[in-house]
Amino acid sequence: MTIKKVCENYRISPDTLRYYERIGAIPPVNRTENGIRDYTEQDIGWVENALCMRNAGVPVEMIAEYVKLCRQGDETFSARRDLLKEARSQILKQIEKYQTELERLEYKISRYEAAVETGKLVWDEPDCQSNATEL
Amino acid sequence: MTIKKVCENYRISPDTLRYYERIGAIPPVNRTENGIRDYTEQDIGWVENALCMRNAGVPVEMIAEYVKLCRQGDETFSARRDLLKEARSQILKQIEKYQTELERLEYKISRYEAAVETGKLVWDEPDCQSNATEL
DNA sequence: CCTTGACATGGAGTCGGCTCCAACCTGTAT
DNA sequence: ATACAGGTTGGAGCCGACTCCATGTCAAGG
Repeated sequence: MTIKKVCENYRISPDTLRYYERIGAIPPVNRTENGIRDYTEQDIGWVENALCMRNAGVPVEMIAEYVKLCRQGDETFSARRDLLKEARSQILKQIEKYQTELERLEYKISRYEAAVETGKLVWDEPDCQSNATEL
Repeated sequence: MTIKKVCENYRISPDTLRYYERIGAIPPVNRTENGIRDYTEQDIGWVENALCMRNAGVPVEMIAEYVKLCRQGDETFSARRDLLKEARSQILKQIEKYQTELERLEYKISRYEAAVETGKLVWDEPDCQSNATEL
Protein backbone atom coordinates (compact mmCIF):
# COMPACT_ATOMS: atom_id res chain seq x y z
CA MET A 1 0.00 0.00 0.00
CA THR A 2 1.38 3.38 -0.99
CA ILE A 3 2.06 6.20 1.42
CA LYS A 4 -0.68 8.19 -0.26
CA LYS A 5 -3.30 5.56 0.50
CA VAL A 6 -2.26 5.21 4.08
CA CYS A 7 -2.41 8.96 4.50
CA GLU A 8 -5.89 9.10 3.05
CA ASN A 9 -7.07 6.32 5.34
CA TYR A 10 -5.82 8.01 8.43
CA ARG A 11 -6.06 11.62 7.44
CA ILE A 12 -2.48 12.47 8.05
CA SER A 13 0.20 13.87 5.79
CA PRO A 14 2.94 11.87 4.09
CA ASP A 15 5.39 14.11 5.86
CA THR A 16 4.07 13.03 9.21
CA LEU A 17 4.33 9.40 8.25
CA ARG A 18 7.90 9.80 7.07
CA TYR A 19 8.65 11.80 10.16
CA TYR A 20 7.37 9.03 12.41
CA GLU A 21 9.51 6.54 10.59
CA ARG A 22 12.56 8.76 10.79
CA ILE A 23 12.33 9.16 14.55
CA GLY A 24 11.42 5.54 15.13
CA ALA A 25 7.81 5.97 16.19
CA ILE A 26 7.20 3.31 13.59
CA PRO A 27 9.80 0.80 12.40
CA PRO A 28 11.34 1.10 8.92
CA VAL A 29 8.67 0.50 6.32
CA ASN A 30 8.91 -2.04 3.50
CA ARG A 31 10.14 -0.69 0.20
CA THR A 32 9.75 -1.65 -3.42
CA GLU A 33 12.91 -2.17 -5.46
CA ASN A 34 13.19 1.46 -6.32
CA GLY A 35 12.89 2.61 -2.75
CA ILE A 36 9.22 3.49 -2.64
CA ARG A 37 7.48 2.76 0.65
CA ASP A 38 5.02 -0.10 0.39
CA TYR A 39 3.10 -0.49 3.62
CA THR A 40 2.26 -4.05 4.64
CA GLU A 41 -0.53 -4.88 7.07
CA GLN A 42 2.06 -5.00 9.77
CA ASP A 43 3.46 -1.60 8.87
CA ILE A 44 -0.06 -0.27 9.04
CA GLY A 45 -0.46 -1.83 12.43
CA TRP A 46 2.51 0.17 13.59
CA VAL A 47 1.10 3.32 12.08
CA GLU A 48 -2.14 2.79 13.93
CA ASN A 49 -0.27 2.18 17.10
CA ALA A 50 1.60 5.44 16.74
CA LEU A 51 -1.55 7.38 15.95
CA CYS A 52 -3.37 5.85 18.90
CA MET A 53 -0.62 6.75 21.27
CA ARG A 54 -0.35 10.26 19.89
CA ASN A 55 -4.08 10.66 20.28
CA ALA A 56 -3.62 9.76 23.89
CA GLY A 57 -1.11 12.57 24.21
CA VAL A 58 1.87 10.26 24.44
CA PRO A 59 5.01 12.07 23.23
CA VAL A 60 6.57 10.72 20.05
CA GLU A 61 9.76 10.00 21.92
CA MET A 62 7.92 7.65 24.22
CA ILE A 63 6.29 5.93 21.28
CA ALA A 64 9.71 5.44 19.73
CA GLU A 65 10.89 3.94 22.98
CA TYR A 66 7.97 1.54 22.99
CA VAL A 67 8.60 0.52 19.41
CA LYS A 68 12.23 -0.05 20.18
CA LEU A 69 11.32 -2.31 23.08
CA CYS A 70 8.88 -4.24 20.93
CA ARG A 71 11.57 -4.92 18.41
CA GLN A 72 13.96 -6.15 21.06
CA GLY A 73 11.94 -9.25 21.73
CA ASP A 74 10.30 -11.03 24.60
CA GLU A 75 12.71 -9.89 27.25
CA THR A 76 11.10 -6.47 27.21
CA PHE A 77 7.56 -7.41 28.18
CA SER A 78 7.80 -5.91 31.60
CA ALA A 79 9.55 -2.81 30.34
CA ARG A 80 6.78 -2.32 27.81
CA ARG A 81 4.16 -2.84 30.46
CA ASP A 82 5.81 -0.25 32.65
CA LEU A 83 5.99 2.22 29.82
CA LEU A 84 2.31 1.77 29.07
CA LYS A 85 1.46 2.12 32.73
CA GLU A 86 3.36 5.35 32.80
CA ALA A 87 1.42 6.55 29.78
CA ARG A 88 -1.82 5.54 31.45
CA SER A 89 -1.10 7.43 34.60
CA GLN A 90 -0.38 10.52 32.57
CA ILE A 91 -3.63 10.26 30.69
CA LEU A 92 -5.55 9.74 33.90
CA LYS A 93 -4.01 12.83 35.41
CA GLN A 94 -4.86 14.79 32.32
CA ILE A 95 -8.45 13.63 32.25
CA GLU A 96 -8.83 14.55 35.87
CA LYS A 97 -7.46 18.02 35.24
CA TYR A 98 -9.81 18.50 32.34
CA GLN A 99 -12.80 17.37 34.34
CA THR A 100 -12.09 19.79 37.13
CA GLU A 101 -11.78 22.54 34.61
CA LEU A 102 -14.92 21.45 32.87
CA GLU A 103 -16.94 22.00 36.04
CA ARG A 104 -15.66 25.50 36.40
CA LEU A 105 -16.43 26.17 32.82
CA GLU A 106 -19.98 24.86 33.16
CA TYR A 107 -20.52 27.16 36.08
CA LYS A 108 -19.21 30.16 34.20
CA ILE A 109 -21.30 29.37 31.19
CA SER A 110 -24.41 29.13 33.33
CA ARG A 111 -23.65 32.56 34.79
CA TYR A 112 -23.27 33.96 31.34
CA GLU A 113 -26.50 32.37 30.18
CA ALA A 114 -28.18 34.19 33.02
CA ALA A 115 -26.33 37.39 32.24
CA VAL A 116 -27.43 37.34 28.64
CA GLU A 117 -31.01 37.14 29.93
CA THR A 118 -30.86 39.65 32.73
CA GLY A 119 -28.14 41.94 31.48
CA LYS A 120 -26.28 41.46 34.79
CA LEU A 121 -23.40 39.14 35.40
CA VAL A 122 -23.28 37.79 38.95
CA TRP A 123 -21.35 35.06 40.75
CA ASP A 124 -22.47 33.14 43.80
CA GLU A 125 -19.35 33.89 45.78
CA PRO A 126 -18.21 37.48 45.96
CA ASP A 127 -14.60 37.12 44.88
CA CYS A 128 -14.32 33.58 43.66
CA GLN A 129 -11.09 33.24 41.73
CA SER A 130 -12.20 32.41 38.25
CA ASN A 131 -15.15 34.65 38.80
CA ALA A 132 -12.97 37.60 39.45
CA THR A 133 -13.13 38.00 35.72
CA GLU A 134 -16.06 40.29 36.22
CA LEU A 135 -15.07 43.78 37.09
CA MET B 1 1.59 41.45 46.02
CA THR B 2 4.90 40.97 44.22
CA ILE B 3 5.38 38.85 41.15
CA LYS B 4 7.55 36.50 43.18
CA LYS B 5 4.77 35.79 45.64
CA VAL B 6 2.22 35.19 42.96
CA CYS B 7 4.61 32.81 41.23
CA GLU B 8 5.17 30.87 44.41
CA ASN B 9 1.46 30.61 45.06
CA TYR B 10 0.74 29.22 41.65
CA ARG B 11 4.01 27.48 40.89
CA ILE B 12 4.71 29.30 37.70
CA SER B 13 7.65 31.39 36.61
CA PRO B 14 7.77 35.19 36.56
CA ASP B 15 8.51 34.90 32.88
CA THR B 16 5.26 33.11 32.28
CA LEU B 17 3.36 35.73 34.20
CA ARG B 18 4.95 38.57 32.26
CA TYR B 19 4.39 36.64 29.08
CA TYR B 20 0.69 36.29 29.81
CA GLU B 21 0.47 39.98 30.44
CA ARG B 22 2.34 40.82 27.27
CA ILE B 23 0.04 38.81 25.08
CA GLY B 24 -3.08 39.93 26.89
CA ALA B 25 -4.02 36.67 28.59
CA ILE B 26 -4.21 38.85 31.66
CA PRO B 27 -4.82 42.61 31.62
CA PRO B 28 -2.01 45.04 32.48
CA VAL B 29 -1.05 44.60 36.11
CA ASN B 30 -0.92 47.40 38.69
CA ARG B 31 2.49 48.94 39.22
CA THR B 32 4.20 50.73 42.07
CA GLU B 33 5.71 54.15 41.37
CA ASN B 34 8.93 52.66 40.15
CA GLY B 35 7.27 50.35 37.73
CA ILE B 36 7.26 47.17 39.79
CA ARG B 37 4.25 44.95 39.32
CA ASP B 38 2.02 44.91 42.38
CA TYR B 39 -0.74 42.34 41.96
CA THR B 40 -4.09 43.30 43.45
CA GLU B 41 -6.74 40.73 44.29
CA GLN B 42 -8.29 41.52 40.97
CA ASP B 43 -5.05 40.98 39.10
CA ILE B 44 -4.73 37.65 40.85
CA GLY B 45 -8.22 36.77 39.79
CA TRP B 46 -7.15 37.27 36.20
CA VAL B 47 -4.06 35.19 36.75
CA GLU B 48 -6.17 32.38 38.13
CA ASN B 49 -8.50 32.65 35.24
CA ALA B 50 -5.66 32.35 32.77
CA LEU B 51 -4.17 29.38 34.58
CA CYS B 52 -7.52 27.63 34.75
CA MET B 53 -8.09 28.05 31.09
CA ARG B 54 -4.59 26.91 30.23
CA ASN B 55 -5.08 23.88 32.42
CA ALA B 56 -8.12 23.11 30.39
CA GLY B 57 -5.99 23.22 27.27
CA VAL B 58 -7.40 26.51 26.04
CA PRO B 59 -4.84 28.25 23.81
CA VAL B 60 -3.42 31.48 25.16
CA GLU B 61 -4.79 33.33 22.19
CA MET B 62 -8.31 32.32 23.11
CA ILE B 63 -7.74 33.42 26.68
CA ALA B 64 -6.57 36.79 25.44
CA GLU B 65 -9.71 37.03 23.36
CA TYR B 66 -11.83 36.28 26.39
CA VAL B 67 -10.02 38.86 28.48
CA LYS B 68 -10.47 41.40 25.75
CA LEU B 69 -14.18 40.74 25.66
CA CYS B 70 -14.43 41.04 29.43
CA ARG B 71 -12.82 44.42 29.30
CA GLN B 72 -15.18 45.61 26.64
CA GLY B 73 -18.13 45.61 28.99
CA ASP B 74 -21.61 44.17 29.25
CA GLU B 75 -22.28 44.09 25.55
CA THR B 76 -20.04 41.08 25.22
CA PHE B 77 -21.84 38.68 27.54
CA SER B 78 -23.09 36.50 24.76
CA ALA B 79 -19.79 36.57 22.92
CA ARG B 80 -18.06 35.46 26.10
CA ARG B 81 -20.59 32.74 26.64
CA ASP B 82 -20.04 31.50 23.11
CA LEU B 83 -16.31 31.51 23.56
CA LEU B 84 -16.60 29.51 26.76
CA LYS B 85 -18.97 27.10 25.09
CA GLU B 86 -16.47 26.62 22.33
CA ALA B 87 -13.78 25.92 24.91
CA ARG B 88 -16.08 23.47 26.62
CA SER B 89 -16.81 21.53 23.50
CA GLN B 90 -13.11 21.24 22.82
CA ILE B 91 -12.42 19.90 26.29
CA LEU B 92 -15.26 17.42 25.98
CA LYS B 93 -13.90 16.16 22.72
CA GLN B 94 -10.47 15.83 24.23
CA ILE B 95 -11.71 13.95 27.27
CA GLU B 96 -13.60 11.58 25.04
CA LYS B 97 -10.54 10.94 22.93
CA TYR B 98 -8.48 10.27 26.01
CA GLN B 99 -11.04 7.90 27.43
CA THR B 100 -11.17 5.87 24.26
CA GLU B 101 -7.43 5.67 24.29
CA LEU B 102 -7.40 4.79 27.93
CA GLU B 103 -9.48 1.69 27.28
CA ARG B 104 -7.07 0.51 24.64
CA LEU B 105 -4.21 1.13 26.95
CA GLU B 106 -5.86 -0.84 29.76
CA TYR B 107 -6.32 -3.73 27.41
CA LYS B 108 -2.71 -3.64 26.29
CA ILE B 109 -1.46 -3.43 29.82
CA SER B 110 -3.53 -6.44 30.82
CA ARG B 111 -2.03 -8.40 27.93
CA TYR B 112 1.42 -7.45 29.05
CA GLU B 113 0.69 -8.38 32.63
CA ALA B 114 -0.24 -11.80 31.34
CA ALA B 115 2.80 -11.91 29.12
CA VAL B 116 5.13 -11.11 31.97
CA GLU B 117 3.63 -14.12 33.79
CA THR B 118 3.47 -16.61 30.95
CA GLY B 119 6.33 -15.39 28.79
CA LYS B 120 3.95 -15.20 25.83
CA LEU B 121 2.28 -12.11 24.50
CA VAL B 122 -1.11 -12.77 22.93
CA TRP B 123 -3.96 -10.60 21.69
CA ASP B 124 -7.56 -11.65 21.47
CA GLU B 125 -7.76 -10.69 17.84
CA PRO B 126 -5.24 -12.29 15.49
CA ASP B 127 -3.60 -9.36 13.73
CA CYS B 128 -3.58 -6.98 16.60
CA GLN B 129 0.15 -6.64 16.93
CA SER B 130 -0.22 -2.96 17.48
CA ASN B 131 -3.84 -3.00 18.46
CA ALA B 132 -5.18 -1.86 15.17
CA THR B 133 -8.23 0.28 15.43
CA GLU B 134 -10.49 2.14 13.13
CA LEU B 135 -10.39 5.86 13.10
C1' DC C 1 12.19 11.37 -26.16
C1' DC C 2 10.14 14.28 -23.10
C1' DT C 3 6.89 15.55 -19.75
C1' DT C 4 4.22 14.52 -15.82
C1' DG C 5 3.43 13.02 -11.36
C1' DA C 6 4.12 10.32 -7.40
C1' DC C 7 7.62 9.27 -4.52
C1' DA C 8 12.39 9.90 -2.08
C1' DT C 9 15.83 12.67 0.83
C1' DG C 10 18.01 15.99 4.04
C1' DG C 11 17.50 20.03 5.97
C1' DA C 12 15.18 24.31 6.99
C1' DG C 13 11.05 26.66 8.64
C1' DT C 14 6.75 27.18 11.55
C1' DC C 15 3.95 27.41 15.53
C1' DG C 16 2.55 27.50 20.31
C1' DG C 17 4.08 28.22 24.64
C1' DC C 18 7.10 29.23 27.19
C1' DT C 19 12.16 30.25 29.02
C1' DC C 20 16.47 32.54 29.11
C1' DC C 21 19.36 36.44 28.76
C1' DA C 22 21.79 40.98 28.79
C1' DA C 23 21.38 45.35 30.32
C1' DC C 24 19.36 48.22 33.30
C1' DC C 25 17.02 50.36 37.66
C1' DT C 26 16.19 50.69 42.79
C1' DG C 27 15.73 49.99 47.76
C1' DT C 28 17.98 47.84 51.74
C1' DA C 29 22.03 45.83 54.36
C1' DT C 30 26.94 45.65 55.45
C1' DA D 1 29.39 53.29 48.93
C1' DT D 2 29.22 49.05 47.33
C1' DA D 3 27.18 44.94 46.92
C1' DC D 4 23.07 42.46 46.63
C1' DA D 5 18.41 41.02 45.95
C1' DG D 6 14.74 41.62 43.30
C1' DG D 7 12.48 43.91 39.97
C1' DT D 8 12.14 45.86 34.61
C1' DT D 9 12.49 45.44 29.29
C1' DG D 10 12.96 43.65 24.51
C1' DG D 11 14.43 40.18 22.11
C1' DA D 12 16.50 35.73 21.27
C1' DG D 13 16.37 30.80 22.05
C1' DC D 14 14.29 26.29 22.92
C1' DC D 15 11.26 22.27 22.55
C1' DG D 16 7.92 19.22 20.54
C1' DA D 17 5.65 18.03 16.62
C1' DC D 18 5.10 18.68 12.65
C1' DT D 19 5.32 20.97 7.74
C1' DC D 20 7.55 22.77 3.77
C1' DC D 21 10.97 22.86 0.28
C1' DA D 22 14.69 22.12 -3.23
C1' DT D 23 16.48 18.62 -5.57
C1' DG D 24 16.55 14.06 -7.39
C1' DT D 25 14.84 9.36 -9.20
C1' DC D 26 11.83 6.61 -11.70
C1' DA D 27 7.59 4.65 -14.59
C1' DA D 28 4.14 5.44 -17.56
C1' DG D 29 1.69 8.17 -21.17
C1' DG D 30 1.45 11.29 -25.32
